[in-house]
Amino acid sequence: MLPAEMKTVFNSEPTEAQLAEALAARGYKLTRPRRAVVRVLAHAGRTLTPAEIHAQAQAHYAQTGLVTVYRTLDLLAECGAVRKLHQPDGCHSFALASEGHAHHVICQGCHSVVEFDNCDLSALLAAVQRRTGYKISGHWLELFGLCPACRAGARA
Amino acid sequence: MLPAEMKTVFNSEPTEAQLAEALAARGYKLTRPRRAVVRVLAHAGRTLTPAEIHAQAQAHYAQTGLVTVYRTLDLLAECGAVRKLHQPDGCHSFALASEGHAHHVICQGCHSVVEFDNCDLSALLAAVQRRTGYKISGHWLELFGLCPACRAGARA
DNA sequence: GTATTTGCAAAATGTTTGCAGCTGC
DNA sequence: GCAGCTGCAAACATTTTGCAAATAC
Repeated sequence: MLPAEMKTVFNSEPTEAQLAEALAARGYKLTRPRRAVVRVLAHAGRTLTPAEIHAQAQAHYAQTGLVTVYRTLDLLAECGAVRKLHQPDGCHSFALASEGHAHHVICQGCHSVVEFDNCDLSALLAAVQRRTGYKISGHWLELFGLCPACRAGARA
Repeated sequence: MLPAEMKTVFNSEPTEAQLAEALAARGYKLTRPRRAVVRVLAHAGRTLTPAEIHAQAQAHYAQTGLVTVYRTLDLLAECGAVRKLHQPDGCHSFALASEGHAHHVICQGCHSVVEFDNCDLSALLAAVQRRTGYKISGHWLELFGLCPACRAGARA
């Protein structure tokens, strides 16, 4: 296996120029509410629900509406800047995602997220493909556990 | 890697005695609507939403209510007889599950499901654990693709 | 300047709860 | 017989839509 390459999910906003560019490439504009949503996710470093994002986004841009948060999340997901995560206790939360294919480890205690991108599943996929006859074209992998802080807390 | 062991999701209902036993072990009864839900999932061989299950369950037991379907799915999931699956196009469908830890491959064309249980992720998990400091306690893996029938159809 | 985006109110959707009567064991 | 289960109606939560005003570029 290749050495794991881990990336902490952004905890300072991704360059705004970069974001603007990604949006512009698809004909979208970088507006105040969109900036607010990205900033919230960037600072959070953990998964957030649309409602949580909405509440926090108002600190950045007071009149952000919940509807816009929903629309923005769809849009950012389409651009790959954000990813929807499915947790045992609810499948409607989001986290910032870096470019390219990657997965998340989510802390069950505080919902903090860390990305990892070395999902070497090729052997597994090949085996499943051979045995089932299905042509596998995608996969979803999420890991759950406890982050270092929560482990320490649990021990205390 | 161990040889892959594949199991087609039941397409005849699991022994009813077996089901009754699993329920009784937790103080639950095997009722008509519960039987209906399990039969529907067994015959479907594919993922179904609560609404779909409800509609089809009425063929087995006419007065099955949607509310009961929801309650039954929760209960069966708790017993491990059923698993909730999260697909790109909606995260609220269910499929029958055999005993023990297993994952599903889902066809994007017809939503048919096949289980597989040889998810050898130990190396991956160890690497992620080492690099992130997270204590990994669980994972979710789902594969997406096209089943043999849909591949043939797509080619036609 | 113009097409896109926004917030609001309202509608649609999906899920849960309260409760009196029914049913499995 | 009695606990557990059911269906219904109604409550609830969440997400989507329609539209006139506001905004980014």
